[in-house]
Amino acid sequence: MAAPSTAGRVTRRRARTRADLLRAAFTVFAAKGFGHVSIEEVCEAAGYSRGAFYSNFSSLDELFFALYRERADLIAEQVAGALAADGPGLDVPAAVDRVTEVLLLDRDWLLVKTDFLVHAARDPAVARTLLEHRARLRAAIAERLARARGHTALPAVLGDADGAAHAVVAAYDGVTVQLLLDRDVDGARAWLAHLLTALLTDGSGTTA
Amino acid sequence: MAAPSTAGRVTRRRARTRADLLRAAFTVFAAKGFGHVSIEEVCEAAGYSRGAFYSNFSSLDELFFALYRERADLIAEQVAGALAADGPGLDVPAAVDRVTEVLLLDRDWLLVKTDFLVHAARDPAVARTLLEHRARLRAAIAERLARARGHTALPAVLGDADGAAHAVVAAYDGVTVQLLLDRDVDGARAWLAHLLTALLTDGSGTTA
DNA sequence: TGTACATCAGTGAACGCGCGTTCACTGATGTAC
DNA sequence: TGTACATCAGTGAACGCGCGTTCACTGATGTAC
Repeated sequence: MAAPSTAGRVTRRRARTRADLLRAAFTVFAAKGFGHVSIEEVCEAAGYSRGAFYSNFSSLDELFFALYRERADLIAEQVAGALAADGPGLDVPAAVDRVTEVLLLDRDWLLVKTDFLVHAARDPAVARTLLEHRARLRAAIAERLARARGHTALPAVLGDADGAAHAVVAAYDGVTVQLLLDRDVDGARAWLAHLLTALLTDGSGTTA
Repeated sequence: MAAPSTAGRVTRRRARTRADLLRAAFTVFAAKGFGHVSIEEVCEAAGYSRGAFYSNFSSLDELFFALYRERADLIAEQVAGALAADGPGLDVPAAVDRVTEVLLLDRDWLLVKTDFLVHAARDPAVARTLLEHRARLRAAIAERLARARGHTALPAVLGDADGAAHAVVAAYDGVTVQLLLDRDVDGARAWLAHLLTALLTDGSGTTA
């Protein structure tokens, strides 16, 4: 399908090295924070020389970006899966539990994600891609909520399904902060589930 | 009141230098992020030599901590002021507007605060002081809500005033993340005010 | 399937810079009289 | 209030290290026959 000789020349060894570096970088970033990690540390953790790093990435920033993208895509898929599990009618508590499970699974990921937020907050171009990720996530949630309309009532205060999706993401971010500080994963999960359920199933009963 | 000769020897020039360094550090941290700032940069921004830095702080971490503490106390006071402004009965929308105003006043502060969060997330001792700050803030909110009980109804889903205070802080943190990315201060304020009002004035009308 | 060859991927030594840290010195500040 | 003195606060040069970055080299990988 692709050009035979010079084009797809890369592969195998290279792909493996790249994956090794990304994996090691994730661990190191989670442990020390992006700002306090040197290229040398990542290489050492991955078991490669610094030359290998430069052969695969042009800067720590680039690696960090690639790392974030990879993991964020993974999470997005898992969330989509958790949302899709029900039939047409949305079982809010069950869906909330499943989503909560995925979102607060791995504290290391929250650490790296927050590092990335801090990074994006100072670089509009990076912020844009992060905002797009979030928009996709919100869209998936809003779409799911809209599909369940008629079966389940949304509280009027949040406006439409899109407003509700916004609120869900805000709740997630808020609980993330608390979890990063108190390290109480179970508490955070319970609290997030409670918040989300409250946001999405409130008693006042207006539909949209 | 204090020991006359050797004890309070410091003062004047020293206090001024320290304040200058803290002020300059705030600007530099906000602009580049804690992880990407050198002692030298802070000194240059403040107009001092590096020796002056070491005369006042033993590390960048220490300065960062002092800086955070100072500003966080300031904000806490302002929030307390915004909460105290009403009479005994709480005018929720008005109080929400005032608090929102204070909390989302300064994007630079949000940047530094988030840097500090990332820092605290990896150091339990730092996390503890940040958690205490948050607990004080929540306590002030909860106390205010409790005081207004009977005048204003809280939605039952959040539990007691303490639960409501938790939710308020989570909403704040969530909106902060969005603001850091999209830089839409007015939008963030409106959205936070909306969320808080929704959280605190919901129609179901149970008292606690 | 095996062999020769070309290119690629990673090595590791070398270079140099930025910056953390120290320290002898000097001008500033406060105190005693 | 002025002067002498002691101590303190900040200076800036010097040192050295960690690490980013480069590059000539070598072993690995894939291709052609």
